[in-house]
Amino acid sequence: MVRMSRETLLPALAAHVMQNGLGSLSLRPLARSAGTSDRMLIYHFGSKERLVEALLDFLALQFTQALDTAFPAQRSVSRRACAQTVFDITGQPEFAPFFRVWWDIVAGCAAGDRAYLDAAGRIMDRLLDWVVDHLPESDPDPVEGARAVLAVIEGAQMLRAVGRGAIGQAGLSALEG
Amino acid sequence: MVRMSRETLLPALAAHVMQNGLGSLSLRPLARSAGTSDRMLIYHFGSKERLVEALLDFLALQFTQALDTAFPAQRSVSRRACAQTVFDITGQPEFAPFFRVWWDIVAGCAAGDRAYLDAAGRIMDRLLDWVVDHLPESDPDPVEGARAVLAVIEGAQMLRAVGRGAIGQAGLSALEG
DNA sequence: AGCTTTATGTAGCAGCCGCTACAAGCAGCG
DNA sequence: CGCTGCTTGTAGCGGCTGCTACATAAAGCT
Repeated sequence: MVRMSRETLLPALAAHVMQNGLGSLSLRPLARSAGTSDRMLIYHFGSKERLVEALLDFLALQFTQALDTAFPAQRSVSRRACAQTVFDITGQPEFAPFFRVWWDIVAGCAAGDRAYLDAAGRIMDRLLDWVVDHLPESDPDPVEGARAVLAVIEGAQMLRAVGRGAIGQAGLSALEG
Repeated sequence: MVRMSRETLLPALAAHVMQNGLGSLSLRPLARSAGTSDRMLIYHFGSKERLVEALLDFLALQFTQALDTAFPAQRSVSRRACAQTVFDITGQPEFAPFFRVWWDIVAGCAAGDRAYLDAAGRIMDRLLDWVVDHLPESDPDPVEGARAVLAVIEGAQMLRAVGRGAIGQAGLSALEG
């Protein structure tokens, strides 16, 4: 039997969460899909709550890394083009697992969970930075522009999640600049 | 003992869901807060799944009614003003319970639940109609304008849910017209 | 080698879950 | 009255939940 630690476990745990969501997470199926037992998850993480905290940290990190690898490195030609690029790429099927857990995180935030709020806020801040860096250099106010772009991207993604992607697309097309 | 039916039960059930969310809904606490037993909930609704379906229907209806009572009846002076009005009003504390269940619904959509997708889509369509009716009469394209307004509103609301309302506000301010 | 610390398996606890079998009450109706 | 059908209470089933007590194996360390 291979010795395991939080670090070696986390990728497998995160993969399971991306497929099955956070909302209905339970230790035994999670452990099984990572090749361990619930007993060992509690041993390594102390409690389910702290396991989820570690998971949120890991997922936030993984997301920020995915951003820089899956997305084109160069700047967009306009705010609208930037938003459209993010929207199109995150619409591809391989991003569905991430959004599945993302909306669980948002729901956790709305329920008042502090750990979820921290993780979600960090992810949004990181995404905001990414947008700032991908706006045209000619943008008159990249910080404010990135906020506008991020808001409409997120709205479009939520609408897509509930089967109304066309509405979100219209929002993107209405972005000025 | 008062005779109860789905119809007399639903308001109490919906109230409980607005306070406690849909994600962790379980029959016994739900029944207790409605003055019944899990036994009777299953009796009236057949199964938890069908109970949730009825609940989603009821909540969607209740939401559309709340829209017309809580919001000013007259048209806004601009797209931006319309979005800002909705954002401000829905930011008041009494709307928190609705958003709590709303983000649970979105999470259910992302998980692929058909009933959640239907309910969420209906709510968004109704909200879209509402925005169309509250845009200025001078709007050159109310349908497309309403889509743009709705997308940025929803993005702003999500960002507010995760503690980044300032980003969403910037998105609203960037709305043209 | 012996001893300590770390990692793991087995078994189980108390509690909750959706749901159901059974029986009783109760209303209306002949 | 007696019968019938709708509504409700009680009790419980099997299964799942997070978590733990206990024993054991494995890996250092001296």
